Amino acid sequence: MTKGGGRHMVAGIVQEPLINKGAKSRRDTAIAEDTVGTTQLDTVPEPKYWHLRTVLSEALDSEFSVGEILPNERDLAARFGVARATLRQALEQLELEGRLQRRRGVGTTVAPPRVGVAVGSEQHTWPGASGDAWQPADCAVAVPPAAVAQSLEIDPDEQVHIVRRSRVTHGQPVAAELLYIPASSVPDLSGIDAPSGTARARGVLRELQRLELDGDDRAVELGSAGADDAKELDRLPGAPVLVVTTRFFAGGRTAAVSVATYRADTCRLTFGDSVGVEIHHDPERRAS
Amino acid sequence: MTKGGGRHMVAGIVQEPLINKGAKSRRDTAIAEDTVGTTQLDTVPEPKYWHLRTVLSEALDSEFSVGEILPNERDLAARFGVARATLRQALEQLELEGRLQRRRGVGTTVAPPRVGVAVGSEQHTWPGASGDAWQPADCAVAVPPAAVAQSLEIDPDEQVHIVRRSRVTHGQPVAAELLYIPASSVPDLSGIDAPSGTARARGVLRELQRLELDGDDRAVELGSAGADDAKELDRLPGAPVLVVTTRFFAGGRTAAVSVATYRADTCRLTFGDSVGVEIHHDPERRAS
DNA sequence: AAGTGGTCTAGACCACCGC
DNA sequence: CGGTGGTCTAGACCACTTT
Repeated sequence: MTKGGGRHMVAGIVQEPLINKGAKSRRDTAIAEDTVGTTQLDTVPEPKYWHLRTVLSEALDSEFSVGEILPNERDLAARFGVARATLRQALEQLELEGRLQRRRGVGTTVAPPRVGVAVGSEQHTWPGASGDAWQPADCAVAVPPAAVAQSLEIDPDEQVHIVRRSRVTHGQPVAAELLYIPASSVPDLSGIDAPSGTARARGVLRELQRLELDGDDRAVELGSAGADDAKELDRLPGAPVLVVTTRFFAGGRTAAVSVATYRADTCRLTFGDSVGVEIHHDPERRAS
Repeated sequence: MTKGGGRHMVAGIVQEPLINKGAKSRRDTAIAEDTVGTTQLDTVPEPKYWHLRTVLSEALDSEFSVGEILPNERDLAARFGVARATLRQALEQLELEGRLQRRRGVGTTVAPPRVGVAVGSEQHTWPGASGDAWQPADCAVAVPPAAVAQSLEIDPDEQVHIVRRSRVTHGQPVAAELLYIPASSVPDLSGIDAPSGTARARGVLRELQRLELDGDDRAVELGSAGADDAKELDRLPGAPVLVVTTRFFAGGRTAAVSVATYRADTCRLTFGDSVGVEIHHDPERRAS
């Protein structure tokens, strides 16, 4: 059981408090070999890390409260008698599910329930309209990604205005956005003197309001944060994000495209008018 | 450079075709130590796996076509001069982004672009209405998860009808759904004799249509597939899924709740009326 | 039987945080 | 400085699919 490779067939990993938060005591590495007399039917060779995930998840529900800090990974791995890599695989899952939050140099803490962030308020409005949750940060002119250019129905080499905005909820950054606006959508920028920066971003958005919005169009997909987004979202590169792509229509064409990346670990995107209470927690459920 | 732990500071991993699809040749493990004369400013200590992800991503764009099978992990790792675990970390990222598809016992293939699946057709309809994309599979009676019970505003111990449905697009399963319907929403089930199975599922849904639908409410979040969902979606447990929770309102209360899990690797959820062309590919973009 | 991706281990170094 | 999570390695066995 010491070295060797991937064996399956889990032997019930059990302990009374499941996790002894205090110092490592004598028989901490103990693993109960047989929870029942006869060895269980190994019909479902559950991977170790998956079983660990379940055990930890239950421990999280019963023995920990939000914000509490878990024992460190080396201790936890020792307690459960697995390699650190395996323990980490389980923690990774739980972080993906929004149950845990890990910060380098600090530790692993129990995450609060995901915050519901409203996306697409049903009554369609331009970005920058009064009362929207975004804060303009910057503005530049550049060639957009090919996919965006195609969506905007412009030449692949044509430059557009790119407004960068960020969204903050409860003091934490939850999303970063890039807004692509063709020059044709904001024909008169004479009133804006700032060549860049927040002031210009605001100006471009204000100019955009003058168009009559016909409607919009949204898509959500999973992505991973690039180096830039990661920094803005206070995450590491590769962190999972929900990418919301919105197309704004005016005058029979696509007048602007927004690509917003939301922290997948902390956000629950809500559509429609109602607020929506906490829903969905454990992926292990099924009707009889 | 051989053994040892996490060094950062990437030395440009380069090759002409980037990936020699054929047999491993003599100097395949070669790594160009210095792409430029002076060692690059290591301002951004990019992790190896992240750099690898980028290199592979570009190779995927330029040298591979959809459905093509990549060299196996052991070969790839050797070609790039990294441990298999590190190579796998890069592949994992690319799979998360929907660029790759890995199947045990088969190999790693280039994934087709994500399919756009319509969610919430703007004109709100009951599940099971003519023309919806779901196929009823089963029906049972059981106690729902606590979060669902709360959303339905029923007693935590109260049993509800649970209709299981699945959604198939282009011959591939893309989503699994559990529909929770309180008995009060379908008061007259006398016309349905089947105690369970597809027939009963259809009957319950038909009965649901009789209520007048006031509206609905959607939320999207990241989750991981449980063992059951994983099997239905032809994925391994823990696979990332987009969880869409929909609440259906009728008569001033929540008449039904749907929890649908979509394959996050292959799906792009679309909201609104338009179809939406391919958008968003590389997470490495930014305005100047 | 052979080959693939999936799981697991034991040990190491690194980047970051707070003291 | 010490402690934390993040990255990396080399090697092994396992489950699965195909030949």
